[in-house]
Amino acid sequence: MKTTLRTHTCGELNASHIGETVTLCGWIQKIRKLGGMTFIDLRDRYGITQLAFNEETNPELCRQIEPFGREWVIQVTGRVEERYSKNKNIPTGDIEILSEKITVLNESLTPPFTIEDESDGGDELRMKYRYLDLRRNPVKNNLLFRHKLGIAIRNYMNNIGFVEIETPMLVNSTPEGARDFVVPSRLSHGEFYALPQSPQTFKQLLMVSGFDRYFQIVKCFRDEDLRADRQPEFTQIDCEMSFVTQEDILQTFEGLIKYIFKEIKGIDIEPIERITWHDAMKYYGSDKPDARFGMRFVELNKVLQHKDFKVFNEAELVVGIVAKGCAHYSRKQLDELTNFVKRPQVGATGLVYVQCQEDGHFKSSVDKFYDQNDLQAVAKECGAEAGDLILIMAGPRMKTQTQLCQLRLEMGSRLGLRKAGEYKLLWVVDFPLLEWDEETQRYYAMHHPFTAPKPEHEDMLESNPGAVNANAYDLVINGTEVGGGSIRIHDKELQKRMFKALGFTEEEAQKQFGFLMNAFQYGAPPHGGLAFGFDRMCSVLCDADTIRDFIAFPKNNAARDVMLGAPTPISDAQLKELGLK
RNA sequence: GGGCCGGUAGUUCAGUUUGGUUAGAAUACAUGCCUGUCACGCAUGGGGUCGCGAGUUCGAGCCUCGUCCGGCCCGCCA
Repeated sequence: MKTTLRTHTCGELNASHIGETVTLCGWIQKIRKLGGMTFIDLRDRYGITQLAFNEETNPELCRQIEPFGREWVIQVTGRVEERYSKNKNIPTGDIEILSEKITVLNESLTPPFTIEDESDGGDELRMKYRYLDLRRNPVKNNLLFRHKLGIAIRNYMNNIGFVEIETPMLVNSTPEGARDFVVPSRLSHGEFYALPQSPQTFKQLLMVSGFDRYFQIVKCFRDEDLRADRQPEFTQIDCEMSFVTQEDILQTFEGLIKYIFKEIKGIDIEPIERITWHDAMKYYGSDKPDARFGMRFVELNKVLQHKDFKVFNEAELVVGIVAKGCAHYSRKQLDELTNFVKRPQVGATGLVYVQCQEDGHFKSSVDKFYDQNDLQAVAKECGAEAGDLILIMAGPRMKTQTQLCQLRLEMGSRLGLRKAGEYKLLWVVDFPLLEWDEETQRYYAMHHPFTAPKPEHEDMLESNPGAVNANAYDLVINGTEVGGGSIRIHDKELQKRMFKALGFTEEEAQKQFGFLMNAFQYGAPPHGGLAFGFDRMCSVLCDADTIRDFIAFPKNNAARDVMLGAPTPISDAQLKELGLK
């Protein structure tokens, strides 16, 4: 790291350098004045080195550093000395620089928050001064982690023959999927480009072109509301392969994931378990189950729909989970859980519990309707033992599954079952091809309109579209959807039928996706692929809750860049030029 | 579009339940002392439109209404 201005970095000097004269550059982390003795911690990307100043031996230098403050940028030359009192906590703790010459490269205002691992600054302030925040180790290390992960992925993909190809950022808007970010055209007034939600169609065209193994680490844009794990611009590891079946794709990318865990985390992962979408919904109430813990759903319709309890009898689904060892929960704790599911975010009307007491008795919130034998049957069905707590919800199937899923995750968290550092990976397979939307009274593609139906279900595309499964799959890690993909339609006729099932007229389909269907007339190979969320992959591997920590300059909740102040109005002249005024 | 939480010193927060004298703490900053610190220590000091607006009241950081900003979530995200 030697340059004209420095001989070493602030992280590399140790006892072996004692006696050498060195020049360092960096930021002042901290100044400690002890009267005749002054110490400065000098920081750069690589670490911290202590500079020592002695009033007796070098009074002029001590006078020079008098006005120095935090975050000033200085260049220092001096001799590497062994310390009187060593600091075991840092790699450079055995030595210090007995300074001889100091140059101020730049002064600094006092930063609005402390540049330390545990900063005193809140999120908002740190975002506004993100360039200062990035000086802090935790954030800096996240970006270094991201870099390392990116390099590992590129290496692996290159080694197995994948070619990285860039695709355009100015594309056209399509009605399907997420809202588009649009860019007005100056040369064609009244017309707009869209920023890509993903390079989906381009990678399929690249398959037609014969690049049978393509990938790209690429920015994608979606104009939807944000979350801790959703940013309007985010990065995908976008991949596509030709002459493959679903099995080839799952195997290929299981290899990549295995390599990443080994290379980055030093973990040998088990072969990735597969679960059908149907089973994921049935047992976890979610298409992205956190499988670090069991607490699987047990359907209780048969066991509970024979008494006078209307709520259960009229429900499409009665379903429960077992919280191990929670029979002792107090009234207050049970009320808390009830309130949890009644919150508008969950939206349940109530929660039924059965306590399997140590003495073999059962106590429940529905004792009025069910006797000990009934409750014993429930416990047996659920596999609950003495000391366990059974939590039961009822209602419309999908809604109830989703609600119980949230309760399951809540219980998992309360019981410490969602352990950091433990990774449970799942391939969720056999997604439905289409999803019915009540509001618009039509089917939507669950994945996207280019996803191939399972060949054995193709016949039902017209007769029973809702029952058709797709050759589509998601990779789920600890309850986070980290990636997903599908085998694509490569046949023009099948693609036409798909558009028809989605309610497109032939003209609409031709207008929007004609380029793709035209391309399919020139020898499209069978192909498929997937895309991983790069930001999410970083956060999941680091057990972080938010992807923002892994993005150098992220947007806030309202999709604003608080540092830039973006978005901003533009001038009338610009609007005019774009034909918007 | 909706739900919940927050906004008080440069910063992080307490104070709001029960309205009442001069709004506190820590840290940062400044000054002085200190020759082995590394979360240095000690002393002193400056620093506040209590997000903004309206209302209730003799009196509002505290109560009411509105509004803006931030965070988490639901909807949304093929």
